[in-house]
This record gives sequence, structure tokens and C-alpha cells, in this order.
Amino acid sequence: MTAPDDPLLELATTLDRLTSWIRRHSAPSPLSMTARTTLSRLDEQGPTPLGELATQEGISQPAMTGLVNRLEGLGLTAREPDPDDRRVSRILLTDAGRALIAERRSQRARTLAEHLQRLSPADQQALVAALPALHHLTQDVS
Amino acid sequence: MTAPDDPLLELATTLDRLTSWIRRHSAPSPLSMTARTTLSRLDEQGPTPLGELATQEGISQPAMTGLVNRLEGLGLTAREPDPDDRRVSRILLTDAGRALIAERRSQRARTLAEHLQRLSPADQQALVAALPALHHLTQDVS
DNA sequence: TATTGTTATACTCTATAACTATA
DNA sequence: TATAGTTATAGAGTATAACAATA
Repeated sequence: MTAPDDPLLELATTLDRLTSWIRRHSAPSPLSMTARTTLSRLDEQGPTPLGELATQEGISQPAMTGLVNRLEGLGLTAREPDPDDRRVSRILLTDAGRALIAERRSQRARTLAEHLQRLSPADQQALVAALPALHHLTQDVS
Repeated sequence: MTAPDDPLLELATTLDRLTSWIRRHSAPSPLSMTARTTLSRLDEQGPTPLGELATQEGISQPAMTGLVNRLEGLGLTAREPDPDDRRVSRILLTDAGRALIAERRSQRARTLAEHLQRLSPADQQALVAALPALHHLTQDVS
């Protein structure tokens, strides 16, 4: 059990609060949160079997089937047969899908910049210095 | 894959990933994300008119009516008439609601802290150093 | 008239169970 | 038999529009 004034525990609480802050300040989107993180994931890791994508996103396989169907209907993703196992559908981003999440990322960066500008230079520097740590944190279990 | 040249763009991407990472590593809950942040908000700011709560959470007034009805059915919140304006319903936490949000918050913080402990001392130090900045960021617009 | 909140209705996203096809 | 994915069905949570009560 951790002590109540453990800085790590305080950090965890702050990150928890940060999550809900980010959620409230995200630009409204016709795509669901899962849809957006799925597109972002496909951009990072390339073509991925549907079931694996479902596990990574923490939703059921039928839910991912439905999501991929919607994304495909929007022209954002496509299916590719796996040459080694004909049961497998590999999901990949189309050019339109890649363009959309690039646009969304830069838009989010602009919004973030507005808020960052109100922070002190020391605060800004601290955040940039913490980037590798945040990166390692999210790759921890992946 | 996006080029990580712009630190601001990288920060946006990392925060994006952090959001979905925290979401995936949260303990499963019968309550929706909005339900949880609403309880948390009521715990922080006390009794709040329903419409104001809807605006703060970024959902419509009818959606908040439905959510509050569900929370009330679970015994987690209650309605209180506003003495000055009889149209207004002020929503407040019950003792059960307060207990639930406290338990969940500390559990979530513990889980996150476990992952933070696996990071290198340098990473941990960087995150702790960024704590005030994160705190300021989330209080920025509040 | 304007505001606070509810009711009516419809759509999206999710889950579990049953199914098809490949392995 | 086991695995990858789809289809069937149901429930939660959301929005917009129309309404009731109060200001």
C-alpha cells in the first residue's frame, strides 16, 4: 500500500484529472472516441487483424466488426486478406483516413498550444521534458 | 507514421495516446465515463443545477436528466429544490455516492501508480517535475 | 417571452450468443 | 476441435424537437 502523500500517487491522480480535461476540451467529432484511437493506432502500427484491434481497443470482436464497417463506409479504412490465413481480415488506413487523423492531430496541437501559451515558460519546459516519460508510460503494457 | 519533429505535435499525439491508455487500464465499471466524471464533479463543487451540470459535462440537458435519473435510481445522487427559483433542481451526492467516488478514485490512482513505478527514476522524476504544469493546465479553463 | 427541466423519438455504440468459414 | 470474423438481438447513452412549469 502506498502512502497518501506519495508523489507518484499524486501524479496518478493528476493524470486521471488530465484525462477528463482532455476529453472535455477535444474538438467535437462525428467519430466516436474508439473510432479515433483505432485510426490513430492503425496509423502507428500499420495493417492489423480485426480481432487483435478489438483486443487492443478493449472492445468486443462484434463491436470492432461494426466499427470497421462504419469506417470502411466512410472510406477511412480498408480490408486486406491475409495471404497466410484466409480467416483473417487485416485492417488498414486509406489515404483519406491518414489525412483525417493528421488533420485532427494538428488541430488538437493548435488547441493545446492556446492553453500552453498561458502557462509559464518553466511549466512549458517541464511538460516537454516529461514527453519521453509519458511516451514510455503508454508503451509500458501497450 | 508521423514525424515527431514538432514537440507540440508530439505532445498532442502522446496525450491522445495517454487518454486511450488510461481508458483501457481503468477498472471496468457499470457506470459510464460521463456518470463517473459527473459524480467526481459533484464531489468537488457541491450541489449543482442540472442544466449547469449538463453544460459542464458537454452533454445535452435531456441526456443529463436521464443520467441523473439513473444515478438517483442507484442511490448515488439526490435532488434538492432551489429555494430561490422553483424551476431549478439542484443535484447533490448522497453519502453512498461520495463513498463510491472516493473508493474508485483511490483504486484508479493505485493502478496508475503501479505502472508509474515501473518507469526509470529519470522518467519518474521528469513526470513529478511536470506535475505543477499538469496541475496548472487542468485548472486553466476548468 | 425567456428559462429550467422533462418527455417523446430516433440513432449510435456496445455486449452476448449463435453462426459460418477456415485452420 | 479451435480460431477469425459476421450476424442477430438487446440495452445504454446520446441528440433534437416538443412540451410543462416557473420566472
